[in-house]
Amino acid sequence: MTQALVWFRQDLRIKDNPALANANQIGNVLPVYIFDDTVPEEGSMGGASRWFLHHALESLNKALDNKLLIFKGDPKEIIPSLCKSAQCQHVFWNRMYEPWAISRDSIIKTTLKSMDINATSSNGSLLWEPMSVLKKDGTPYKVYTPFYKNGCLKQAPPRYPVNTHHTKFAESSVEFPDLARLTISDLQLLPKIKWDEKFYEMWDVSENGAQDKLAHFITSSIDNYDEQRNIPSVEGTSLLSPYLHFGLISPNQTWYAVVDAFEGIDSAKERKGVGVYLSELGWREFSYYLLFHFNHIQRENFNSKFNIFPWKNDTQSKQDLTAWQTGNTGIPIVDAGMRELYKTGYMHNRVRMIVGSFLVKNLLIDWRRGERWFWDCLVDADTASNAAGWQWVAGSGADAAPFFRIFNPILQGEKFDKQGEYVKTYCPELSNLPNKYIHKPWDAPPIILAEAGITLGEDYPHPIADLSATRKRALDAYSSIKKAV
DNA sequence: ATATAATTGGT
DNA sequence: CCAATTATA
Repeated sequence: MTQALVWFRQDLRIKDNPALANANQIGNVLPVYIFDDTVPEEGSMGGASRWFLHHALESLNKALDNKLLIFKGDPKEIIPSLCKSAQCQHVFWNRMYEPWAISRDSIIKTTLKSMDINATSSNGSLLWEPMSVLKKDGTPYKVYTPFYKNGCLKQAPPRYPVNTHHTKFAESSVEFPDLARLTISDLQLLPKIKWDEKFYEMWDVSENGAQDKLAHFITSSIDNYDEQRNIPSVEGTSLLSPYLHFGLISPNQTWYAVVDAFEGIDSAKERKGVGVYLSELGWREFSYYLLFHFNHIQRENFNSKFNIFPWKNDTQSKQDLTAWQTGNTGIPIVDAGMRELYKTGYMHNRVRMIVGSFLVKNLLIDWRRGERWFWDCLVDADTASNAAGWQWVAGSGADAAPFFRIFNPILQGEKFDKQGEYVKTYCPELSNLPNKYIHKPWDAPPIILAEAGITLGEDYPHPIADLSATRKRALDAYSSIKKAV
């Protein structure tokens, strides 16, 4: 019987896995995961991602009847070596779109071809292939709305999820003389310091866990998604991002679960929620699209005018960065967000924009500092979404928020966390402060602070930035690069 | 060519 | 009102 190697990467699922489905049709499947220790620094997984990956692999291995083969090293060597040892004539994988992954995979494809082995890659993680969405003049879109509405929605609908039952596994007696077969624990993905306790409450890292999140979202949140998704104290978003990143669920499963559930529903309200959610999946597509067509956006400004932007990098701003990272800026909504991130490996989307704007605009710290911190702390850390998101906030990106649009964290807090519930969850020392001051404790009269049991500078920090002064400073910095070529 | 819509905002 | 850029009519 023919042996087919399935190389799992960011598609850690059984259902709707095109590579696995293809392999099933060919013969016996040899499922493989390789922890690639040759990825460049910018793609090397951060702590939270590694935590998620550990559990995702455990779940996948279980679903594969404990047949998953684990290795660590250079896939460019391991994949061909595996094919030799196991006499595989076919290799299947689902495509990744990180630039380093694209070049790695094309090298592997060439090697395999030279060995007379069939290598087949499929699209398992995007609704529309980036190369097939272009403007009429043949160049890529740089603005989201026309990209999504004209580029994506007007072409063929996304692939419908495929069935992948009946996997037959290759002989387990195959030996790999040249390779060390590892266990998942051998990869040492779990943190040495116990900062991940809260992660377990929040994330059921399994394919079923992803399906549960999706089902729960469809029954309880999507009809009010339009408004509720902006309220961080409410579970109004899908919470699917880490599952989508590691491929425990595909965007196709998500897209059609949502579309099918609301087929025939007339309620304009619910239909709106669905439309807005689908367009958020569109934003994910747009991020991958930009990374695919403009590889440099991961490390460099999409808009090169920002290359001379006067980011601050002095002693003060190093302290500011630490205060931001640890949630001690003295701006409640910012601190709540940063503490949520560190505790749970996640941060609400609305709050990501607020903390991002504060770092980049009020503190004038290079967006890449924020990008790196998010990369290390987020369980859903994703090269495309992270880079596109930060550049959007910084104003340096495609279809970015213009730099002069500077979020005011007090107003954002008062608008989206009216009762201060979110702030109080992550900054409990502010729990007894009246709503009126919950987003600006420094404005509270001394008596109110005393009654709330807060001494600023002791129980909770003084704000590290004057919002209106730093706003002006940001506008000046921006106009300094505006004139530049 | 030139106008207009669109882009998770603040004063 | 402020203001930058892109896509398309």
